[in-house]
Amino acid sequence: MWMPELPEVETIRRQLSSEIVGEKIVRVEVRREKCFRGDSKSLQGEVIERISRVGKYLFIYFESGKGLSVHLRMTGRLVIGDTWYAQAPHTRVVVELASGRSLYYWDMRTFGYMQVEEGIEKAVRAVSEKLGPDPWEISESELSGKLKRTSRSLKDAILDQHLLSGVGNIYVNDGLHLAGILPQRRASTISRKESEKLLAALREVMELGLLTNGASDNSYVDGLGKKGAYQNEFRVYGKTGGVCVECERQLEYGKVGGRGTWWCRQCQV
DNA sequence: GACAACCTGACC
DNA sequence: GGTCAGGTTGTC
Repeated sequence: MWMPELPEVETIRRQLSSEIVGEKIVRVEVRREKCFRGDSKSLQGEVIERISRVGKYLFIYFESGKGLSVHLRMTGRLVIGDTWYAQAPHTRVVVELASGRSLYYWDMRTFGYMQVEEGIEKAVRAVSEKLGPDPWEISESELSGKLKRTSRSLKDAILDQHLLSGVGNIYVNDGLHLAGILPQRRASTISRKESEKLLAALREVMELGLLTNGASDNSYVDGLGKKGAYQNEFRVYGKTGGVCVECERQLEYGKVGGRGTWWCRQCQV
């Protein structure tokens, strides 16, 4: 099953999968305690078997049945091989591999983390049960039903990872614009037809995000340390004072659910 | 359901 | 000096 997802995290997953599966961990150096949960010494000798993703979480499976879960939060990076990170000021964890390369966890704001999982399968199941389905796992009738049952704004509801996982502030802004729906609409007022449009739009903008390796207008880089290009495709996100790509009207800016929100009052209803 | 908190840096 | 930042959790 082809399943693109939260484009930045999925991009990293794919790249790291082709780089580090089969690698053996030689040593783990923790430079900032709060970014590493569990016993780093216990990882010595583990062999990486595969990498999966649920929502915005990454899971590194070891052949032993143990593993690592990773959440990048706002500014986390997971980069293989780029030795610039060995000395970089915000490198928080260095996973040294038998090939001589290292996997670096870099995180300026230190909100993200790596966590040792004694049973990786169980950890993945727990997160899967906690989070909602992602835009490729949910049907439009299921999404429609969930939106009907909440009193929050539509944007707020989509960002709720327990309702729908994987969508963040960039893709919700752009997706709502592509769908032609206002972010501040009550989720319960969204018609069946509108939720159908919305789901298609979310998938479309996130597929473009995946195709371009993610958005790097801020601190994100991919698993090889390179920038993505989705920032060149933004429809409305971050375009304060800019104009709508459809009608050229000046875009609106405000806060919805405490987050920066951009929309076109001509094209979105 | 609104809002602060977690941190560090960039920009006005 | 103040505001804002791709996320999530915990508190009123």
